[in-house]
Amino acid sequence: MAETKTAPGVRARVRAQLTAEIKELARQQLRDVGASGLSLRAIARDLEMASSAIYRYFPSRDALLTALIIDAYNDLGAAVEEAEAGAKREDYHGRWSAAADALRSWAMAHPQQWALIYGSPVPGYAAPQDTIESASRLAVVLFTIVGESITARDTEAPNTSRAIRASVASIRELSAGTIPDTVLVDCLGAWSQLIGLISMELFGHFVNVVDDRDIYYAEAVRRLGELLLPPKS
Amino acid sequence: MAETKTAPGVRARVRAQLTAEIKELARQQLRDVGASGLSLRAIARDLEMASSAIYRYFPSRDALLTALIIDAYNDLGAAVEEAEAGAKREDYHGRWSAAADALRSWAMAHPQQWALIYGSPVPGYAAPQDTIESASRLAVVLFTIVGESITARDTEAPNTSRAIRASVASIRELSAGTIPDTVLVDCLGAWSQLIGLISMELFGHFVNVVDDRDIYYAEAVRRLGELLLPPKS
DNA sequence: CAAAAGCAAGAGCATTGCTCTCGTTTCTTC
DNA sequence: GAAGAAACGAGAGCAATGCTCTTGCTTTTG
Repeated sequence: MAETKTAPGVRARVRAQLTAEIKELARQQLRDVGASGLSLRAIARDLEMASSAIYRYFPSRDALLTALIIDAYNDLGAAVEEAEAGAKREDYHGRWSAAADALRSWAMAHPQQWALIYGSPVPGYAAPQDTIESASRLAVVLFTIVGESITARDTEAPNTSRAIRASVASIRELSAGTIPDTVLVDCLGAWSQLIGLISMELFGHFVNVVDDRDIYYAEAVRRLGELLLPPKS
Repeated sequence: MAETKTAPGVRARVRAQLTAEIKELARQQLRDVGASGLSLRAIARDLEMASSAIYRYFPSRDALLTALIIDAYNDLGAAVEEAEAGAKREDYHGRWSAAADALRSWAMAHPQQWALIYGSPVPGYAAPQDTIESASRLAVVLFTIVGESITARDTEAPNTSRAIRASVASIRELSAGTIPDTVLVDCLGAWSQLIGLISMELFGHFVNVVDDRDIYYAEAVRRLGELLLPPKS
């Protein structure tokens, strides 16, 4: 008898541990030399193991990167979810800026991981299916705020053309159909604008353009909120 | 006598020629294997010259990439400028969508070059000073349209807070001060949204989200135009 | 307890960016 | 026009990378 749950096994545990250590060292390298400089051999050296042993844990460099991408999506998603949950449910503007601010804060704190998920796809293309669930967490938060604010107010949906309606059919499901198409279009725009603003700032496109980026971002977020949400009570 | 202008020199000419060929092959590799897979040695092989000879033309791989980045900025800038110039001067909405459409068209036709300039910075950071002039061409077009539409209409500028005004001081110069701060903030947002929309589409974030991206983009551009420009006559 | 599966190490291969040296060709200056 | 300087191309070489294969060892499984 002795160990009740050898089923999960001591081996599985040390494996999980080592996998985590590898990822942690990889994140550290990401900070220091960026994604393009990430080296499996360097990780192996830090771990004092043979370079070939790494391949027991990640079949390729791209696989490691993919794992880091998923972690980054989840980390970001959790940060935004938590911040948004801290605002009063009926304060839609507060929820909106809490989420948007958390988004930017996370990006500033983890620029390389932001680049990993919102920069150019490193391998070839094709986001693995594993990433999509983690990736959608951010969008779910943003769209949910708008969706709930819509059901809370009583506004009739202005009509949109059949073609536009069809073009956003997929995303309508994600929002459970509570958001009229016209607002949905604005939502997608706002979402893209947030990602765009942060990427532009992080990737250096705002140098000599926007001076105080904290203030500018806050103002941009405020305006998007006014566009998407019912007027403040 | 013979060659009149040995001053520019046969050597300079063949050098320019070879430099162009290297860049062309590099662009081809960009298309095939992406920026991360760009190999100086492969270019040398295609050119049937020693790999070390390439370094007479570009001191490093990053230098080649930088040259490609500048070319991409200029190519994109020229495409947008030309498209915008094709619209009637007083048709601001027409100019706006012409520019925005040209932007996306160029991106779809040159996805890897788009990734080069709007994706994650490949080397470390620090856009070389050389790039900023080429990089600003797009922004100049967009901001000029809005600026001219403002001077054409007679609207008083709503006030903005001192802090917000200061945060966009740099960009105000670029627009020669014709755009009131409140519109300037919207301009920056619209600019970021366009870059964001195209990047999200190109980098795969709209898979299973936006179905007909042509139509959606056109609609987003239309709404941005309505926000920024005076109502259609 | 024995077979099977997981694991670590080492050697090795192909490839890369980049440097150095050495003749050769072109340009410049007298 | 000839001598000196600068630019050039080629080859060898270095350090580093991702990844594979084989060879023993350990944990798990039946």
